[in-house]
Amino acid sequence: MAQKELKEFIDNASQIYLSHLSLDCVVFGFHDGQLKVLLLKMKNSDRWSLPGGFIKQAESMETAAIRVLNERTGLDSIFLQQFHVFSDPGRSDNKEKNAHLRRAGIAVPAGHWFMQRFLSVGFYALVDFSTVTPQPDAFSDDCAWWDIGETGQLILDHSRILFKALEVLRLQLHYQPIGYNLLPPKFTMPELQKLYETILGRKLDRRNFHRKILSYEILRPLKEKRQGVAHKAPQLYSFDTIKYQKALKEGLGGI
Amino acid sequence: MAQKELKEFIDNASQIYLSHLSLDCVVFGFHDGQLKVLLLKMKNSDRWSLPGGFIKQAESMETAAIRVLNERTGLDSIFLQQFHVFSDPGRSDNKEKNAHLRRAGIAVPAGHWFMQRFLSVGFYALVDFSTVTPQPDAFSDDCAWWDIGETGQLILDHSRILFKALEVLRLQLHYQPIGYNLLPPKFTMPELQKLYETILGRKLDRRNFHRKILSYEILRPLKEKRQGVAHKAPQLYSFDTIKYQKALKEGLGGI
DNA sequence: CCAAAAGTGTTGTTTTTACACCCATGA
DNA sequence: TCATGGGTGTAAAAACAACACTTTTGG
Repeated sequence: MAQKELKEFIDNASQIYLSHLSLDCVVFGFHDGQLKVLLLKMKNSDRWSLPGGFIKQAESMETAAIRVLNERTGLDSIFLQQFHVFSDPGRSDNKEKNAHLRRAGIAVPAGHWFMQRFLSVGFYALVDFSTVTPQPDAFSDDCAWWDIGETGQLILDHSRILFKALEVLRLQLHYQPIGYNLLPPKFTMPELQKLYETILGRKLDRRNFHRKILSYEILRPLKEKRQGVAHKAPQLYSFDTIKYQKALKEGLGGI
Repeated sequence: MAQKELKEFIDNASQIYLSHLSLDCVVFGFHDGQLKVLLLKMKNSDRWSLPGGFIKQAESMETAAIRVLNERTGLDSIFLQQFHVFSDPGRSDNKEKNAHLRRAGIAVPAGHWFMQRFLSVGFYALVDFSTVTPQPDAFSDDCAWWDIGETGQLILDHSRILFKALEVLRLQLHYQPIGYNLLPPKFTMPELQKLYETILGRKLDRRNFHRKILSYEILRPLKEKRQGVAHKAPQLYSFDTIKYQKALKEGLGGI
């Protein structure tokens, strides 16, 4: 059985989108002390993919990325950052594409737009897990958060794209503040620390972390503490958005 | 008078190159205490441009960048690093392109490959000024080093591309060693310091810089000193390539 | 012998690291 | 009341910054 939407999309794509170019989004979230990534499961396939799409004829990459992410997952006005162009001639494997079209019962002529070689621009975003409700689009039958490292083999070179995004994220951590988009508006110091530890993949000293983060002066202590938890109630913080933005621009060390 | 080469190139381009995509190279060199950038002056134009070009149908971006830089400037086997995709819909201005074609006496039909909107992938490289002899290609009548900041207005958005490359270079300086490709094989500590000062745009303390760099253990003191200079003969160094490469991968702080 | 640039040393300050201790809370 | 996690202090070590002094060279 053919998928009406996919057929229609493929038939019209060459009129609407640039050729040879696509984009893929690596959306990171954080929950339960785990770094997550948002993935789509395509219909007629048992493999998962990064939410990706194509660029309209007169659209900037950045605009396209925001639009694509919204169309494919329902996420709204997310700040996406480009991080790498993936251009290996073998990356957009026609065998894999053909197999998928066959399962969907769609035939496309050889030399069709969809069968081109594609280069993909990778974008990444950090989002607050708790405020987001992913919705799969018409091409997918699931949209879900996966633990980093438990995604298994993604389609095409998407595993590589994910890995590269993670590498860039780790590097950024050393000279830019992180957390504003990954944590809820109010959070505790141990929660922020857990986030850092998860991204870096190693333990940090609780007390030194506390001092260090405070020295950046990007946090505002709130007048409340987290209630209903076992043990001592931890102080709640929120980010000082003004200073946070400043630190994003100028770096943390004030180098 | 038409330029045979340009006409031929434009006529055949759509058969050979991907559509909508180009690349531009920002090649940095260092000479006389000045950071330089390699520019081309197009024939029939008084404005300068970054060496740029197009991507063949089955070529990776990285391969294309090396090829383009070689074809356009004669530079050989240069390591180029992608740093940003420039995709503003207005960046590839048809007014400017048309004016140039008119001056060259070339007519291209509306809707021609060359009149497409182009996205450009920016690459940058650091090269040893002294070992390089730039040669303009058939489309250009000059290929020369310019002081950063004295380039004037470049074509299209090339000034912006150059600025962005410089921004990335400055950022890199804080966590990666630099100099191997910008200095001759043998150099003195003050020369290396001058390079850092030029890129950073500020003075550094001579003695602290000395100690700091040595602590990275990426330099090998040679048994010779620079001869024939006024005042005390400075010690010559070369990079320890093994350790340099290691530092490139792992970062300097050992973060 | 002197001016100018190169090399080395010292010292006080700041930052980082590795801890020990106290506090609050639910079970 | 006790185990557990949260908050604060402190001292040693390392890194950094600011400087003074010595050495070498060409003129």
